[in-house]
Amino acid sequence: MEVMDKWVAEFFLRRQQNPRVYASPLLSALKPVDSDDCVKLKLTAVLRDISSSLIQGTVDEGMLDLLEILEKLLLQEHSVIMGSLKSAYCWTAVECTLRFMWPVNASDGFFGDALERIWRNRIGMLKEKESDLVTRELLKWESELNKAFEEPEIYQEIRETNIRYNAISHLNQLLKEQWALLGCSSLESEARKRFLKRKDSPYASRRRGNREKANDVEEVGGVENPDGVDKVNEQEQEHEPILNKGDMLVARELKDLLLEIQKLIDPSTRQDQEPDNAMEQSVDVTPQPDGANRTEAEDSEGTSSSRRVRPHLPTPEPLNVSPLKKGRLERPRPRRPMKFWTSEEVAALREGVKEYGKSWKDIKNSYPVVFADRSEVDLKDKWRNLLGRQ
DNA sequence: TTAGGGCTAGGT
DNA sequence: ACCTAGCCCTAA
Repeated sequence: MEVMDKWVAEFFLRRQQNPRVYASPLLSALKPVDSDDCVKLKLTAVLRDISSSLIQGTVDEGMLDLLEILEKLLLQEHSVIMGSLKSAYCWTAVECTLRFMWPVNASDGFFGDALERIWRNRIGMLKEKESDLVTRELLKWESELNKAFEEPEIYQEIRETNIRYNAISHLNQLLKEQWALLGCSSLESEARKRFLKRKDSPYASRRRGNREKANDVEEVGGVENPDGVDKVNEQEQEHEPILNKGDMLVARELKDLLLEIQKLIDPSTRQDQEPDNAMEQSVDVTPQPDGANRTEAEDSEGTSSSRRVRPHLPTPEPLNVSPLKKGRLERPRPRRPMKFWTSEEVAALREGVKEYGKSWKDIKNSYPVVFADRSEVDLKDKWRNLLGRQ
């Protein structure tokens, strides 16, 4: 396959405008993918298919296939198999079984067949391979489901559990993490490299008004900052304002171009919506924490109760009785000056997460120079930002 | 040591 | 007014 074909395919697969686009037909339209060097493209394809199925609301055995392929690809990359993949696999497997639990009695339908096919054959194979997907959680479900076949009470109980919700939540989480790990597409990183070479290009001064939503982190990749960080950068280190602007610009222009192409291919495509958001909303069933409202409510409650008339006593002077409490009485530490993340740091973080998962300490230790002035907590916070805050 | 809520500066 | 990235605090 031509390098450009590969890049364009990869780039296209990241567009979420049309949920009905699946990776396999697109890839088969191109020449067969040569085995090496294509892991990133393959990963993109698998993630895209998982994402598409999820948008369609399909959580079936095809999804299990995809998750198994994903595991294989990650192993090829020597990446850690993260908890999100294990959980997603487990809950998807349970959900697939649950689909055959619609009759009131276990023996009436195809529950037995499903147990055989999914748990004894498919997961049996995983066990033989000693796959990481076989977790304690999965084994627990296996024994529960086997019991359910014999005992009607357990069968009923499982039937009434909202498995699907869990499956979808974990699959969403998995997608977020994997897209964040992939970073920007080859086409975009190449574009960025070239853009850097001609820093003085007139493009660098062009700006756009629209902001991309958080989800675009996965698509535009290395764009960690909104444009307009010039002030910081004048004084600060190599935060590459031009790189980011250029990156976004190139990505946006490509996006526009692809929209044009897509309109030609599929006239039904609605252009005026924010497709990325639409997709997130339609699929993401994760409950929103709603933190702001809650604290506000608490606050107002607090103030209203504190407005009650009560005897007013002067605030007592703090007594330095316990050395343990000393810390609290001291002036709060001044905030560290804000320092934006460089693309080098982000790249190191991605590599680190691939290798160690969420062991921030290990990641920091394995890139002592890059992360010299970042704490483990900083790494954790940055990763959370890359995922797009929950 | 990590996860997660909350805060703040700086930007739109 | 609202959003985001980065930083802080605290519980487990």
